Amino acid sequence: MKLQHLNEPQRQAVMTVEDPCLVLAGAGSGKTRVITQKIAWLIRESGYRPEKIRAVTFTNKAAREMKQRAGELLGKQEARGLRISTFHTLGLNILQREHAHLGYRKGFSILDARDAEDCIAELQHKDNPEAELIKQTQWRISQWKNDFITPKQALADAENSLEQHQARVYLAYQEQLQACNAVDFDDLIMLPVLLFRQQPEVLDQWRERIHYLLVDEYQDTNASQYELIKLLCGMRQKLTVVGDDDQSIYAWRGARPENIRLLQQDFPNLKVIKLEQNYRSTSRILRVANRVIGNNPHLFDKKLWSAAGDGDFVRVLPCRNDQDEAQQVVVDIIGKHFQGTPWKHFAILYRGNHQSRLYEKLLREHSVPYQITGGTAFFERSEIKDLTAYLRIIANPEDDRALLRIINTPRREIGATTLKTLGEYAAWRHRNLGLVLHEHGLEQKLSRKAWINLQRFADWLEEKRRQAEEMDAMSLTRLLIDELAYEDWLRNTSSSQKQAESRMANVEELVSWIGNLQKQQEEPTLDRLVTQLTLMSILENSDDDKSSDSVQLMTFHAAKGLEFPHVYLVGFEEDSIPHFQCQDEEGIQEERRLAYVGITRAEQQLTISYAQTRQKYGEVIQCEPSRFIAEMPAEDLEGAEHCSDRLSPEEKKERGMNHLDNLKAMLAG
DNA sequence: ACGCCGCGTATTTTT
DNA sequence: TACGCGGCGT
Repeated sequence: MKLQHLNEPQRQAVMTVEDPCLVLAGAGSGKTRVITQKIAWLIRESGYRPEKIRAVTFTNKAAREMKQRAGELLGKQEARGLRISTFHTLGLNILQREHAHLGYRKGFSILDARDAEDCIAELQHKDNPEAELIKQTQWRISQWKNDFITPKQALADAENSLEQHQARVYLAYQEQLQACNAVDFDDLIMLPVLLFRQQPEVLDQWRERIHYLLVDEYQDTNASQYELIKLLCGMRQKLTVVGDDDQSIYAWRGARPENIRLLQQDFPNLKVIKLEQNYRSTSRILRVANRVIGNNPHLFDKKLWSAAGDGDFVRVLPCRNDQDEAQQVVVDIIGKHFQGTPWKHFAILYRGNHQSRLYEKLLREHSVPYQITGGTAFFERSEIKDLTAYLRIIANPEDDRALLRIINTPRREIGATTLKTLGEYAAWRHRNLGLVLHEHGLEQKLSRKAWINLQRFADWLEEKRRQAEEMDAMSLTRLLIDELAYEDWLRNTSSSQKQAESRMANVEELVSWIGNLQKQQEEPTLDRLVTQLTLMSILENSDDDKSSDSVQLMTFHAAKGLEFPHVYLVGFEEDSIPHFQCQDEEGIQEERRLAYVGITRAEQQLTISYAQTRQKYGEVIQCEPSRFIAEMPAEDLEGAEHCSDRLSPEEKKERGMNHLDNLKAMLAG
């Protein structure tokens, strides 16, 4: 097989098959190309059957892209059976096969982060109604799960009353999940690991299924994900991981970039290959990026370089205030667009989602098409949660949380008193809510009216379960929407016509999503579709945005892995980046990596803007330019004079900084 | 059961 | 400023 279009280190990375391999892939160094070529190499040259190769990514989007590119390289025939998925989907696959070993029943549900939060809130409410604590407890439980600490251990190890309390909630939470035949996101990784540790013969079966493992964005793995990797590899050590410690920006979420170091310990034969040639950006942009990230400590020395020329200066735009900043950026984009640059070549990146507002407003006012990624996630919307809860309760009759969510949505006149009685009765019977709906003992405890309403609901639910056997998930969803008169209900509960329309559009999108999913799935049973759906965020659904020509708006985090010819990093101020709540040494380092990720998104031109004053919570505050600007090499910057001493408009003019003002005038005139 | 008011809070968020 | 939530009033 010819390894076309690969440089020497890339070639090495592809051909290193016998030993475990760590590829340190700098930004824009062609890591996806390496992974896909390596898969092709494994199949064509090393004799691996495609179904024995597993590639793992963090996002569905990355998995899709990799699948697509591997498919192009190999052709349909050769790629047949190749498995590329997210970590969580891998965990789900394992659980779906092995759930019985762990005490779960077929059709188990997955709680998303919000469900889990609600669940914890309820459990905690009993003895501690402090709202602040909920997120903290959820975070703690997640940490425990990542470190494989059982509730009992956590309780035993608790060092203070807070931890004791949290451990008690953890215990109750796990019991609740078990009882509902449900798992959370962390369980999808933790449970397979626990199972593999307890039952080596099951692990052996999985090692037989996966002969070669590739992991993308390795710097983002947490402790339990790494453990899963190690277990699956076993002695065979057929492993390639690709990552970049400089792009580790999820430590706050539990990612452990030090897993890169551990890899060297755990795999003494590890071959480390560095990809340092960047094919994305101009040399100037890379010099700026290198200088900034150079202020962080490093495990491995790595220096990105580019064969592209210097290119344009990196521009620094000081602005009087946030309005002015948005104005300058938008005007600049419009000006460039009319010189022939398509809208989609521009990206506006910021630290926090709220910073998009001004830009949205201005872009709308100027009729510039834009697309915004992020904000309230699709799957968190109430209409989506309602419908998926219906699907969940149909697929998994034990899913108490789903039942509670929809039993009176839309209104069925099943009120709080009825539910309380139902809950007490079910608890007394040690059975799930959904399984006692018809019981005679319950009838005794309810009023005639409540009982009738409840029976009507229970009968309807059973009818849907029967129908679910005979029809596909998409038709079932349509049937539900129809029978529930869900659109009417949305209309009645929405505050405005506009909101109602957008919610209905979301419902439509969900339906088409389910349609797509069942086409892709090998075994499109309802329960499999529902769990898969929970692992998706529909934000990434927008494959259609590639075709649409619009300015892209997103956070630095969301931009990881993407590239644009013209990038604007806006709000580049102290307390924004680095964020005011990340002031310790480690925090600053992660913020610096975040800045690095932002900088390295740019192909041709990078513009960094900051405001000197900004409206925050209704009041005007003073801002300082980010310390990261001062870290950049002055000779590659244009307009950086402003960092130390602020210039008056006259001085600005003197130094030829008024091109934006000219543009503005031009557009106004 | 619903709606309104006032208070408190304000990152990033792959699954 | 804005939004979401809890409490309270109808």
